Amino acid sequence: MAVKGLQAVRGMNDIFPAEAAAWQALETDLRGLLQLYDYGEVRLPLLESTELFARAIGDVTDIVQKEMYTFADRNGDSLTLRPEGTAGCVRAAIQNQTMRGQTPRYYYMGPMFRHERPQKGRYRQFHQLGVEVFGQAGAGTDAEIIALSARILKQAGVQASLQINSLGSPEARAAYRERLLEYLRPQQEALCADCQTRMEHNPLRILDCKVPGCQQIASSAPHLVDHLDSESALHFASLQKLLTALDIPYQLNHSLVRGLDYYNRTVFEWVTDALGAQGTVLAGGRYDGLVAQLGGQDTPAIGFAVGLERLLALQEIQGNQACADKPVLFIGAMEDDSLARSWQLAEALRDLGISVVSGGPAGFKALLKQAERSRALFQLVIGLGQLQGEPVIIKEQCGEGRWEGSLEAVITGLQSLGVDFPKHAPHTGQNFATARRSK
RNA sequence: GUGGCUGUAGCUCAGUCGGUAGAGUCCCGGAUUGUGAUUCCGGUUGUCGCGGGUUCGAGCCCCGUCAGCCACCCCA
Repeated sequence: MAVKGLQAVRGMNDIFPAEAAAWQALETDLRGLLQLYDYGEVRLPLLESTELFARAIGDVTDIVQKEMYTFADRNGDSLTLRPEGTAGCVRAAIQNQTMRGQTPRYYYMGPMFRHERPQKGRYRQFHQLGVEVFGQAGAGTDAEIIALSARILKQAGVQASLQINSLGSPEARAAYRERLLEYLRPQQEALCADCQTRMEHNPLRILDCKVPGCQQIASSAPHLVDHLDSESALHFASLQKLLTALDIPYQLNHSLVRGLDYYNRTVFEWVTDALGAQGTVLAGGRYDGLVAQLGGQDTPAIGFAVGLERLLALQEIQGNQACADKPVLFIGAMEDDSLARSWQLAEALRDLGISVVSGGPAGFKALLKQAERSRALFQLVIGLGQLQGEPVIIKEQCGEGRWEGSLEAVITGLQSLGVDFPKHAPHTGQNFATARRSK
C-alpha cells in the first residue's frame, strides 16, 4: 500500500530482486553477444542540452513537441532527460573526436524518459539497449547489425518478425513525398482528422495509420522503394541479398517509415503482436546525415535500439525469463549460545565462496520454515547439542539428500557434496512445501 | 494529451438498501528439542488510494484528485 504523499512518479517503476534477476540475466546475455561482434560500451549522461534533441530528432516529432522531460538548470540552461540514446551518442563521438579515422562500434544500456501516458509495454522511464556504428556506409554493416538484432532476440528466446524498408536519400524521400501528396490530395476528405494534419508536416506517417479508411487509401499509394535514388536502390538490393545469404527472413513493409527525422536508407523493425498496442520490440536504421547535422564531419552511421521492458515482457509470456540464483545453505541457530557458532560457520563458508543465509535464534520448526523460505539448496540447524559435539545434519531441501558429520567437518563436507546449482533454475511456481507434498 | 475500466489486510477478494470493516491465504507462536505430513489452539493484520461534499450516519452516493490497467496517439 502506498504511503500517503510518497509514491513513485507516474510511469516509473521500482524493480525488486525477483524481477531484477531477470534483468541481470538479460543484461549479461546481451553484453556477451555484443562482445561477439566487438561492440564497446559507452556510458553517457542521462541529461543533455535540450537543443541537442531538438536538432537531432526533429522539431516536429511528437517526442520533441510533447514528450520530453525538459526543465531549466540553475543557471537557466534548458536541459532534457534523454528520450532516446542516438543523439547523445553522436554528440559524444563528435565531442571526443572518436570517429576520426576510426569506425567505432558502440553500445549503451540505460534508462530513457518520455512523458507519455503509460500502458502495457510503455513507461515514462524505460530502458533501452542501443547500438551505433559510425563510418561504415556499406550495406554489409546494415546486414551485420540486423544479424546482431536477430541474435539478440533469439538468445532472449523471443519470437518476433523482421520488417524492413528503405527511405532512400533525403532528396529521393522529398521527391517521393511530393508524389505521395499528389496521390493523396484528391482523397484528402476521406482521410481521418489526424492524417489530414499529417499531410502538413509528415505525410509519410499516413501510410501506417490504423484507421481502416486511411489504410484503404494507403494500400494503393505509390511505394517509397519504387522512387529511391539509384545508389539507395543498389544499397537496399545489396542488403536484401545479404539477409537472404544469412538466412534471416524478412518482410518488405512499404509503410515502415520510422518516427524520427534523422533516418535515411535502411530502416527496420522487429515486431510482435504479443504486447498489445506496443508491437515494436527492436527498431533502427541508417542515419547518414546526423553526424554532420550535429556539427561533425560527414560520417555515415547506423544503429538500433531494443526496449528492455518489452524484451522482458516477451520473455515472461514465452516462459523464458530467468529466476534469481538460490543460496546454497541455510544455517539456523536455536538459541543465543549457538548463534555465535552458526555465524562463525557461515562466514567460514562464505570465505570459500559458498552462499549462506543465517537464521535464528528460533524454535526448531520455525527454523525449518525460515530455511524453506530462504530457497537454499541445503539446510542445517545448530543447537546446544552440536556445541557439545553431537553430529550436524545437513539436509537437501528439495530432495532426499542427507549428510551427517561434526561441525568442523561441515565445511569440507559441503565441498565434497560438489554443490552445483543451476544459475537459471526453471521457474515452476512451486515452493518446497508443495514440491514435497506432490512427492 | 483524449477516452473506458479499476483502487478495501502483505496477497486474492467479499462487503446487500447508506447503519459497529469481513473471509480465505500468508505470517508468528504453541500443542511437539531434533528434521518439515495432517490436524487443532492462539495471535498481528487496515489512513477502505487521497481530499472535499451530501447525510444524524459514507467502504457504499456526488465532485475533485492521484495511481494502476486497457485503448487512442506515439514509440523501444
